[in-house]
Amino acid sequence: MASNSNNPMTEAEDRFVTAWGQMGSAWGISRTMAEVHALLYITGDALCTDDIMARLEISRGNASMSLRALVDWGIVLRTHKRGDRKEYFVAEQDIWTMARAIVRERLKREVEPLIASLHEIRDVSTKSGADSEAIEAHNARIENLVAIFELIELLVQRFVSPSGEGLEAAAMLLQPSGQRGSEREGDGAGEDRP
Amino acid sequence: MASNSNNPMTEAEDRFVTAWGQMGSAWGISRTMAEVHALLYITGDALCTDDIMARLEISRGNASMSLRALVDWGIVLRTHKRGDRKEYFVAEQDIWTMARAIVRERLKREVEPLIASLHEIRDVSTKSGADSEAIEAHNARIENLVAIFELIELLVQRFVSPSGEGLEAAAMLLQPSGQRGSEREGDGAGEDRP
DNA sequence: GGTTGTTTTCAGAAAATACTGAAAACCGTG
DNA sequence: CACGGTTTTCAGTATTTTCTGAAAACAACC
Repeated sequence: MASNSNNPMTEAEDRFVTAWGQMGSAWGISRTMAEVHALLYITGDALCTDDIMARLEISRGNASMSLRALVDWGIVLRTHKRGDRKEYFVAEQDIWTMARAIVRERLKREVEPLIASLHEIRDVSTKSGADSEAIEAHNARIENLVAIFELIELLVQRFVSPSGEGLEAAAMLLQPSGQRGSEREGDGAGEDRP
Repeated sequence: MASNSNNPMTEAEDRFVTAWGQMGSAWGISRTMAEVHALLYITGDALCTDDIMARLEISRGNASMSLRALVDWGIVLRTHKRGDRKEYFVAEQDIWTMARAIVRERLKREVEPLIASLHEIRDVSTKSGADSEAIEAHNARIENLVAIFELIELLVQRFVSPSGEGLEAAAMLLQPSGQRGSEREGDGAGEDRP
């Protein structure tokens, strides 16, 4: 991060960028990609590649690739400003939309392939015909995994993916009593700057 | 993986080890650690360090560290065999217990620190006193994140962590109609063979 | 306390990942 | 279709992460 201005605003942003970057890398997302997202989200502005390069002190190539990935993930959008040839990028500002996109994407990229593998494995060990006690046990374990991951897939699809509502409702529903204070998460972040 | 025996059982195991290892690394867990876990889970046996080294073709140091980490995560247990000085390791076989341990641990390691950071950031930007429109918007975004992550924390704690039941029930509850075929996930993995 | 079998640690090596920068591709314009 | 501004690509390099192996620490035993 470039800025060392003692502006508390900027400091808060930098801190957030760092924290989000760390979280990202703990979950198998490249630190920089997470940082770019953090920057776009926390500023809420439409930034161009050069803005991002400057603020994060990264190369053009890196910025370009990270942005493309974020766009693929569906949590950052391309925009333009009239009379300006450059491309600008904005982060999806609604938190729930963002959460949905992330979860949906990870499901698709990592869970679904796993389920596919489990199916194949099941076939391999089932087809073998033999059935000692050990093989039975093995098959049972695979079945269990298939079951749990298919369940996860189903839940995610129902609550995160399709129509739109879902997670919020579920969350509310599952969380009966008080306990939360000041927020207003319904509409999510809002602020659609022009 | 060492074994290239054309034994279909072994092949299925190897495939599972590979698939689980990949999934692990996609989620920020070292591939080897996930593979060790996969091996212990899928065989269901109590294996000693040398077994694991041999089967996975890894060094003693690596095996030792991975095992320790798995034990820390609470998804692998140390055992002993009478008259044998070596330590043996078994994977938790109940899938729900395992899932709970994993989620609980990740919450603790990655979500809680993030929430802490968000709180600090909130303080930084709130304390600054100023309140232009931009700052308001910034604060609102941080609030939203705090809200969503605290909600996640709460849900996870309620459904995954403490007493024991929870996820299963929730899962069932949230999944009203038919649609799933052959499995029997109710009791969870079960199979405590003697 | 010495011996032996076993596990842990950790500095350095190897492998995997991410990043850079410059060249190539793109693209609207004149 | 040549030109300036802009984005993408990718070979090479740098950084980070993971792994190894041998030495040190343990621990049961005699």
